[in-house]
Amino acid sequence: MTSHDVASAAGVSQATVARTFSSPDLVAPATKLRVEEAAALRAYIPNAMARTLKSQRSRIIGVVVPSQGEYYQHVLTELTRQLSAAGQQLLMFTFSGADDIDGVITSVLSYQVDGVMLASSAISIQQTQRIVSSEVHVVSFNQPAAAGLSPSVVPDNAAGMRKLAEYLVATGHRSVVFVGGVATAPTDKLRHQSATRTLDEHGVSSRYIEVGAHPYAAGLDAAAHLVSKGRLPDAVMGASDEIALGVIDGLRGAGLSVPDDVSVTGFDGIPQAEWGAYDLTTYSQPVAEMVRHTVDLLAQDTLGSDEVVVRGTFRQGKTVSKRERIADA
Amino acid sequence: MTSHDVASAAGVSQATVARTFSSPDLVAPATKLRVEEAAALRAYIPNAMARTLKSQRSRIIGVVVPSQGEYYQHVLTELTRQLSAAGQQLLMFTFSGADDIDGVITSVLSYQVDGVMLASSAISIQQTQRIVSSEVHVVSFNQPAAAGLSPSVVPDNAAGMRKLAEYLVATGHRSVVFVGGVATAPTDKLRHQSATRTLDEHGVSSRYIEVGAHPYAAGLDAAAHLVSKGRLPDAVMGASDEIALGVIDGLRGAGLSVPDDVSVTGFDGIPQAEWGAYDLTTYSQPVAEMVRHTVDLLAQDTLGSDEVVVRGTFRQGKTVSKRERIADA
DNA sequence: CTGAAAGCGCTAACAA
DNA sequence: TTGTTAGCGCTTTCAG
Repeated sequence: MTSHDVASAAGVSQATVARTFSSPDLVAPATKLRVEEAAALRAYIPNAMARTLKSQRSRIIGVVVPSQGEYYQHVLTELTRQLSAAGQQLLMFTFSGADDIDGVITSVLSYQVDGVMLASSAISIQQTQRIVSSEVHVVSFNQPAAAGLSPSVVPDNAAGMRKLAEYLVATGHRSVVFVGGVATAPTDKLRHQSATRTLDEHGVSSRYIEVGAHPYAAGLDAAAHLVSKGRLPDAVMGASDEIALGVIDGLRGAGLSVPDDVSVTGFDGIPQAEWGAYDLTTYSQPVAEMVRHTVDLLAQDTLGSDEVVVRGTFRQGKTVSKRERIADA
Repeated sequence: MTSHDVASAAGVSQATVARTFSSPDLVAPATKLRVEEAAALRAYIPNAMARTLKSQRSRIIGVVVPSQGEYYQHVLTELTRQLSAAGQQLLMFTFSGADDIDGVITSVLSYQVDGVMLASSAISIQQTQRIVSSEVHVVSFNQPAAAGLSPSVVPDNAAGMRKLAEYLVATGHRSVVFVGGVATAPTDKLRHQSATRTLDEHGVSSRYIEVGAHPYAAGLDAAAHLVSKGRLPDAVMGASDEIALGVIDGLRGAGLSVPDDVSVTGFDGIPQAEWGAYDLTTYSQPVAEMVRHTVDLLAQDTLGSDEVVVRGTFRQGKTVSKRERIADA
């Protein structure tokens, strides 16, 4: 069923049919009605591929995300919602560790996407450059843009971690372990540095440990590691909520109490962090707002390389408790 | 950058460039090499939209899922992985409650998808019929096919729920509340019926309650409802894991112990069910296997309307405990 | 093995 | 306001 078929049925030209669907205002009301009837009767739907080929706009946004982790699933839900409200579709590309990212990028580009949301630090500068060179709009999500090649939308990692660290200091914690995801990831690095610096400033000692790529499992492993070594900190800061939840389950599984024996904080504000079993103290990213900025940026004619930093909110849960000291310093 | 540009650079015809990428075997090795070099130099990537228009195959699978719930996120991750291994892409469409599903279907079809995975019971028979009529392959996932219109891939809901109910009976439970999601959904109905029937057969009383559409919140509400009424059952069966997790958090939040005061079971086997804080007793769907069947069905030339029932596995967690009775009957 | 040519279904000048 | 026309970039006969 093509616009030609509908045209002959309605006794108009193919162009008129096309116009009724793409710019209805240019068609006389009576004609429009006749065309719409003929189209409805035949279940005609304009071919988006042909439209793309001619108009050079696909209304498709490509999304490249790691295949693991709760955080991005949360983001994808919101992104699909907002894109579809803006008449755009989401073409999804995931990859894990060893996957061929160059192949993924080739595939994204072959579909003539109107824009790409990049949500992984595993993508190199060269790879980002490939997309930018092909004149496709790119926005980095939840990570600083590679070498100022593209705009990015990020939470205020440093401010958030500082806030959490200060909270731990204020509640009397004196030794902290920071559990990271992948140290080479800029986001992880930023969060870690901010936490460490803040703790340092207040004379609180901190250590860094890192275990594996799957966040929840990494948290579990980190907890097991801490327990086995015997020297427990009085607080653990997770680089993300999912890591923190793993840490909590690991510690509790070993018979320890969170927060009585060890306090735990997260970062992101995923839905699970609010679940009753955890009620995690964390710093919530305003995902809806971040997605809105992303969608807006992608829709712009010309793209700068600004970094949009979106302020999150401190969430006081029940995974941090006051430490009372007999004598301090 | 088009195949024409590459062609003139390599001194061959446009057709030869096209062949080098779509059917390399038909091109002489030497020519192929020259073309590939010219293409690489110019970062040429074949236009998938043009290919689709001509060949009538987009290599895109449309996926229609509800925007809420952990279960489908889990499925989507697996689906993207398997599709991309098969050289196909996933175009995502979500909707929530009041959204215009007909519009969503129109949109899916406009993109000339090679197939559609339908994963929601909110889609009517007429709507499924629309897709089938347009000769696009449809597979219903995790729900019986609408009126035998399409094949479907489902877990053995009845067998799974029977197993769970029998387990509750065997561990001495005498009063059970089943918490449903949306009673009109075929999947929910099947699960509820199977549970109730099994309990009946063993003389165990059961009630049914249903609260809201968001699964976790529904579970919380159900727990609050039960606690406020004062008459607690000795077990709660959730229609899904996410509902069950909400129930657990609700009960525990009210100061009750799961499983000591009330046992809880789920259904699905989502990752969170295994998290240490819950360790839910449930029936796990073999999602990877179900997705594999779906991808296979979608790839078939002709589609029947078979229902593929995939056997899941009982997962013994720590949310059900033995009930000891002083005297029974 | 390679080239010429037609056309997939649509948009966008341009003419009428 | 509507029709005519020329492609968008590719696949696919059909010749050579």
